[in-house]
Amino acid sequence: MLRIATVNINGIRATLRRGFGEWMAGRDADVVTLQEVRCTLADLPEDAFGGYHAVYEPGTIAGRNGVAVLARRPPAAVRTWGAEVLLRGPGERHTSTVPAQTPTLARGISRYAAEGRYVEVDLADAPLTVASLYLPKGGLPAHLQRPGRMREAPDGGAKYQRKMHFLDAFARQLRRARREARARGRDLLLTGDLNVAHTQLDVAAWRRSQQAEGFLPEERAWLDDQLSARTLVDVVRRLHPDTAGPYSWWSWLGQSYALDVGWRIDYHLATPGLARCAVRAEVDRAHAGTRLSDHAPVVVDYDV
Amino acid sequence: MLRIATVNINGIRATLRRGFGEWMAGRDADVVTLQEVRCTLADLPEDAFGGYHAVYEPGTIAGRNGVAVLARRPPAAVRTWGAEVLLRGPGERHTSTVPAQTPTLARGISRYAAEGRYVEVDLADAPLTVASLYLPKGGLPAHLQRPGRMREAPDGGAKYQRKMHFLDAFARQLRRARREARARGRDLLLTGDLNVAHTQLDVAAWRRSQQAEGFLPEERAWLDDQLSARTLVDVVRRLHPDTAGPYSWWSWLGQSYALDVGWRIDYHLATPGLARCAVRAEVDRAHAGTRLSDHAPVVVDYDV
DNA sequence: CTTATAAGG
DNA sequence: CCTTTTAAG
Repeated sequence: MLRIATVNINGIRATLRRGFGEWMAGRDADVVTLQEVRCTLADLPEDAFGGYHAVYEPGTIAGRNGVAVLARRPPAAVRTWGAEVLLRGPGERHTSTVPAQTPTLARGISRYAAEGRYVEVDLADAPLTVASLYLPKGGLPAHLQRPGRMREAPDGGAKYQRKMHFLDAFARQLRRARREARARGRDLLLTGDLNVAHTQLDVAAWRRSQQAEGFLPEERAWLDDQLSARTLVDVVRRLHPDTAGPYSWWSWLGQSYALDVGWRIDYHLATPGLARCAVRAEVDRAHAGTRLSDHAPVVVDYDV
Repeated sequence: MLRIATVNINGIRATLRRGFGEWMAGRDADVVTLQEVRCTLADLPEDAFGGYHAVYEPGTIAGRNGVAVLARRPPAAVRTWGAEVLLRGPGERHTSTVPAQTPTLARGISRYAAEGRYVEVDLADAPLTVASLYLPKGGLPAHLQRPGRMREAPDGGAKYQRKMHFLDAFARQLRRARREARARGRDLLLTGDLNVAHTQLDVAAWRRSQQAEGFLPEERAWLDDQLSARTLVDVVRRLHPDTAGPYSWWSWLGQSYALDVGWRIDYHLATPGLARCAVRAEVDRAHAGTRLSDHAPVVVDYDV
């Protein structure tokens, strides 16, 4: 049995203040993937990752993004999109910076290679490659940017276009990752914050969110494309085919969390063989009193 | 009897959180001058100034500087270096922006006119002009910027030079202000954060601070020049000629405040007639439990 | 509403 | 060590 969790922690220093260490100790996961670690090597607390082996791709933008994979057993291989990667063993004070293996980069992805948005590891526990992914939040296309809808200055759809370009390039990169994992005799599990909700079941206020970034038709169509070929399976949805949610993100504003007005934008997307092994999936809202971040961990047990 | 206090509040929103309102209510001052108010008109809390008439020169740099004079009675006149000034009566919700009177500007001062560093008012209570001044902190001259001394990147002495240029221009402006006050039949009281300590009595760790900005020979000489002609008198020092301190600023770092390892950089500088009226001076460290900011109020009673 | 940064202190 | 802005979420 392999327990794998994914959570966008939105700044590990803040999340540690809120009890991330205790959550890790109590959650008993074999693998935890993180998004938005948001710190440099120097700022990573020594004991941040408890008894786990940490693989961290911070990216080059200070204080932003940063994806990691924590695992009980030292990973058999580590790959990023060309960036160096930080490794730290359990209980070690020292973090070493090493060149990661690099898959063949798909067209268009290289310009996003140093942003701290993707890292994958081959687990020692099972014939399985686990990836931690953080897709851009994006923004609204120009024609939806009207004063009254937005607090921010209109950007002419720049963030939206960048996200769509990223999604396009990432789709190609993902096909490659699937192929390369298969060639290695491994299943692929893509975890993380996609910043896209798939269907009406995935957004509590779906009706009024149809012109919100993350639930735009083009974004939903993109995610649908990734899932419709059945080369990757949305594991949590497979186990909960008819429930609204379970949501994994709630706005900090107002009473969103208390009222469970959330979004399901954090996923386990697994190759079919692995997806069939998933026996239990839940979003972990049970952490004592406080939220760990604006996202909650998505925890899945795989019977491998 | 006129009680006048000056305090650098280092962000009025933070200071209000720490009980500035309670301090104002309990301190029973007739006039309070503030430095580093650090907010725009829109951010100024409606009840920030309790029962006082407020005169505020925010400057044009968002979130920085900003000097004010609070007075029980509405001031008879308000002057800045050309900037508009914000006025708010006691209990009023509304703040009005009005052109202030402008003294003749001395050579070199106009480039600093919109920084929110100087405002003066003619009190209704007494024949007295009270100014609130916030001088730049500055930095080290180039020859003292060695790695190991500084955490920050060396700037070639730019901040130091800018401060010295400001001091030079302000000395001229101050002479003018004195002259104009006298012409109006008023004493002049210059209060605020000069970011310069005068003598060894004014810096707890004076020996190791001799190469620190605020206690450099050139800065001390400048302040000495302002005081040595006896056209302005350091009121607190006059009443406490032999004591170390009383300090008005302590670093946030370490135990500086608890150990009283501070600096006296906040002053009441008065024309001689007024200075002779000062009967009591103290630095108010007595605020319940917390500090209001990194500075403490300097409170003087004038028997006018 | 929250997390970062950077500059200023 | 603390407060602010700014950008991002």
